[in-house]
Amino acid sequence: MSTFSSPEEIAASKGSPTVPGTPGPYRDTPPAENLALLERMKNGEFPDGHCVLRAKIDLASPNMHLRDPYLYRIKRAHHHRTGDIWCIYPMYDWAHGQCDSIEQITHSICTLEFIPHRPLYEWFIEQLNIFPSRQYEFARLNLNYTVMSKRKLLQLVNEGYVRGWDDPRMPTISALRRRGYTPESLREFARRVGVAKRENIIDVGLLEFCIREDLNKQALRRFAVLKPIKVVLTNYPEGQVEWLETENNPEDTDAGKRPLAFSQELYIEQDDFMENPPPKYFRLYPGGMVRLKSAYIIQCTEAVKDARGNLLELRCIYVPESRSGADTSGLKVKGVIHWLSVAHAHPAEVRLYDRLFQVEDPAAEDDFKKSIHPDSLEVIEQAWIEPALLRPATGARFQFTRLGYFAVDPDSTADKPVFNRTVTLKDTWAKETQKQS
RNA sequence: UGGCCCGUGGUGUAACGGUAGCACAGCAGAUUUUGGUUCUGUUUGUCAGGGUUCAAAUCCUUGCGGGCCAACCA
Repeated sequence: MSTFSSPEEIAASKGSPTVPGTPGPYRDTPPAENLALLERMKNGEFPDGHCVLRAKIDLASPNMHLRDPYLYRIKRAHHHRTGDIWCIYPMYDWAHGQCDSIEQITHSICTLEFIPHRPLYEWFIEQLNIFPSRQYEFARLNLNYTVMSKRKLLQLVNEGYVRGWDDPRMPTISALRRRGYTPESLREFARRVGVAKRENIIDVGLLEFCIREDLNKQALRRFAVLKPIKVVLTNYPEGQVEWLETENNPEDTDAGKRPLAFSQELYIEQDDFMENPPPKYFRLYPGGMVRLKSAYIIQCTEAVKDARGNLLELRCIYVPESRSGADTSGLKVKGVIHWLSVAHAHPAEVRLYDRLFQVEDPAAEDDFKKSIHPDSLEVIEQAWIEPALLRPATGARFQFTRLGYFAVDPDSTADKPVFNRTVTLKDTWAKETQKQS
């Protein structure tokens, strides 16, 4: 068995972009002899990598892809149709144009890095005299704070940085769906982004805008408290339960209303109370008043703490004549917060996602994995939800009032639903506090 | 220092050679029982020089900047 040129020898004989290549010892092997060799390659008479078939084009071309490119190498890869009978495997450039041509593709669209491949794509089609498919190149859609390369995403999956291809932090379609993105929002996003030949990095803010725009119109509002503080209404009758009403979606009156249980003990969000509030904070603080949405106005009378100073619960009084829809109190409060009756709240798991990378363009880093965001996932094992959120359909999407949009994860069980946060609501207060600090 | 592709506000994308527009973001205000939504106003741009033309983001040219190309990868 003769020994052919090694990969290193072939690479060296191709020259460099500024230096023309030089012919190797087998360049002028007669076609009949090559055909016979190819047949033996195909039949498995040689070990993998023993030799290759190359096209004889132009070793001096300024386009490296035209310097006698490989057509077939020996590679015993299993094929889903033909199984193991062919021991050769075509190169992308050789197969690409023929696949397109067989399918009568007129416009074969790909990304910018294939521009220098186009002359080769066309050369093969001309030589073969087959249906003239044409290749057109456009810039890929890059998003900031993530990577789009399939090879890099594969590493994230294989090396366990994410749970899988549909981990809601991934920029894949399956992940975006699991996260709660609607098909319509993705199409709208693509429409707004447009297509051009210019390298780009699109702000994820645009993607988030598109899903908020869509879900704002559709998603039913529900109350959920992610990180609770207990509120005790000292002047509310112990054991009493009142059924109040709240709208399912203020953007859609057809969505109707639902009942909400109100009682002496409530949960509110930790973020909605501050002992020493900054200027312009209009949620709850000692002595301060807020409206419990669709319920009563309350005033904080005491923050109860343990011996070490940890906040245990809040004592508040409610204003009986301030009930929503029947408010005769004359009070004007700026803050409106969501709440849940402790006795009527159910537990749920909530998964909060942040960007997967800490830099805008991780692919530009020496090692993109070094810029992975360590806290891109926060799991709240016990959040509280209202009864209307029990046993939701997988994939169902809701707005948790004042918190954001959430989608039901397939990990949900009958006992405990699991929600993925798709995106937060726009939060101008968070922006304000950032500016203040 | 060979060849190819691309340069329009912060981002993305428009403009037969004829008023540089749209969206997101930002900023300011109004409304609001979600600091959401909605509404109003507003800041910011043709990479630079030369040429052609009555007229250049657009055509030519030089420079500058960015990207791609030398895998038995796709």
